[in-house]
Amino acid sequence: MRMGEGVEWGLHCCLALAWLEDEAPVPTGRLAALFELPPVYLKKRLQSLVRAGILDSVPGMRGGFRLARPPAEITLMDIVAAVEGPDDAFRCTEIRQRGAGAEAPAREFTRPCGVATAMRRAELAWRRELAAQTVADLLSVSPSGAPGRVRRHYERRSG
Amino acid sequence: MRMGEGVEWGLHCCLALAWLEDEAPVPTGRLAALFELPPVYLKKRLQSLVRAGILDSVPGMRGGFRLARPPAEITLMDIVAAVEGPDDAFRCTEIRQRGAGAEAPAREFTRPCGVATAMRRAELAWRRELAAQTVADLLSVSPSGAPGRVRRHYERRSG
DNA sequence: GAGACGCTACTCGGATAGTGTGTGTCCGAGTGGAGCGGG
DNA sequence: CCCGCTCCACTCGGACACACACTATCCGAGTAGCGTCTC
Repeated sequence: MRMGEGVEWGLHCCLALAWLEDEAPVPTGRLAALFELPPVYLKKRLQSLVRAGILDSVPGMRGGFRLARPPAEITLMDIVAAVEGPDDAFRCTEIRQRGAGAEAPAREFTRPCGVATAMRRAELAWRRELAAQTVADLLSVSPSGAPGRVRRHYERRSG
Repeated sequence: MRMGEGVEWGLHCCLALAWLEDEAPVPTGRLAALFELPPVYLKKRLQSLVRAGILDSVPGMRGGFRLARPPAEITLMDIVAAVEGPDDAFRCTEIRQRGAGAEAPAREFTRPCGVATAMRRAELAWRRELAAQTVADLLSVSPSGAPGRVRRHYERRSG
């Protein structure tokens, strides 16, 4: 099981957007320069965040992205779900009903699969932990010098 | 983020092996027939469980697989880690040190990345929940008729 | 008749192809500003 | 000099190739049982 790198990018970009806390939208190129990421592909990932309502996008010149909500109202779960998709990691294909299970009475399968339930329980714990952390929490634990440095780096390139 | 189907197979197979609780090893073909799974590919997955020390494999005729430990000592975490690999789902590539971060003093990076820490926290909750559940727990929540049915199905094919 | 040898059938184990989901890129739609012309 | 129009540069949005990992498979190594040959 592996998580796409777009999750890391999305998290750091949301954090950077919170640091910049600018009214003006931040274009993809500038955001990519902050982390030396491939600009076009980063844009594709940010589009996922827009579709999820986490970012607002402004088209046209002087356009770009900005946070759609205050950092305290953006959970890590929101970002992960937006980038990786809403599907559960563990997918139950009901193999219990195949083979030997085909001979079982149908009422036995009205209850959900015990294996799937156990896996789902663990995944819910993961989701709950992600939902309990917001971008604002990331702000509070970030190094004190980071926001100013990002802002300087950003304004330098904006000329 | 998606989890391979081998995890579901591994879990159900361990459960079936616990149901059969047989001294004689169970060959791949019989195990695959219990769930109508592709036998050869299932065998490849079971090999992962053998490498992890969850199953014992007996080569040669009358060979097969059997649980290496009592069901109560096999956690779901063991099985998931064996099939999916030990790597964390979220991989921190330290993009905080690139771009704007390159200008930061090195001592700022002695502390781990806050984003990675938050993600790791959630993943640890997931792992903890998986480690708290054992195959024995799955046995206790399974339908009462399932073990006997699997055993009958198995012995029927074994002639 | 008993024992030992060899053969065969059947199993795990690792190396080998096909396919689907990311990964990375490109071009089109839309917008704000600057330059130019007219009043 | 001021206003409006036109053109252009720059941005997001969705459609298009490429790569790696998962899926699926085949052949080789090893073992238990059985038949046969010999004593």
